Amino acid sequence: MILPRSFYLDHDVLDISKKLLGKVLVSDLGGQRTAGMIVETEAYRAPEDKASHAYNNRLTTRTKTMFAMGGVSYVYICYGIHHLFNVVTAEEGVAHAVLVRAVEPLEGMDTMLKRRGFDRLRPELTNGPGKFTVAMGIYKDHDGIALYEASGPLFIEDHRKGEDRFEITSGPRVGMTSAEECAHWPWRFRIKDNRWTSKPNVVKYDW
DNA sequence: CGAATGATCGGCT
DNA sequence: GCCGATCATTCGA
Repeated sequence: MILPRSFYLDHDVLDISKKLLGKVLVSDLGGQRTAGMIVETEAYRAPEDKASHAYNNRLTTRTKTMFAMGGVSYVYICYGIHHLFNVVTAEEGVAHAVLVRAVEPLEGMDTMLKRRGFDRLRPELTNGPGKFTVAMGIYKDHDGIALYEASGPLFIEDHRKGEDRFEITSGPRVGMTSAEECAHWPWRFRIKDNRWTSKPNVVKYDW
């Protein structure tokens, strides 16, 4: 079943980041349907989170979708090349978001392989935020998509039956040199022992 | 294996 | 002009 909009409106973005693990992201573009289970996420909580684009409620053409009511996508370009997919949460005006960092392919593997130029399934197909978006055909035009509408090109489903559980591990977020202490907050979550998550980054300290 | 590098967009100073 | 919520490739041990 598709996740209702109410799922995204909670104010606790850390809790939503954990609850999104195990959910299924579906893209249906030009008759090509692909789906993947979310296995790794990161929470971004403006205004106090320096690592967020919306730190201090910074409002630009890029960040404005993060201020929308929860349940829509926030897709932006990173390093000029990569299109990263986020889920906007909380009520309108609160710029919380969850970055999806890796998915486990479930459906449309042939399409994913073709889009990535791979000849067979292996974790590198989808184990990074800029990798699975290519595999699933997601790019910056998919900013602001309603993820609770099955008629759209992008939506999120819950395939779980309730009692099938998994363990969640948490660690520091990565790739942010200017975010200071915020970068060390354990706001990165993954399904324990899942082979489709990205490699744990080594955090270097200067002293 | 690890380190270095280029790709090149949006937003800041 | 500089830098980043990254990745693929190259080069060297």
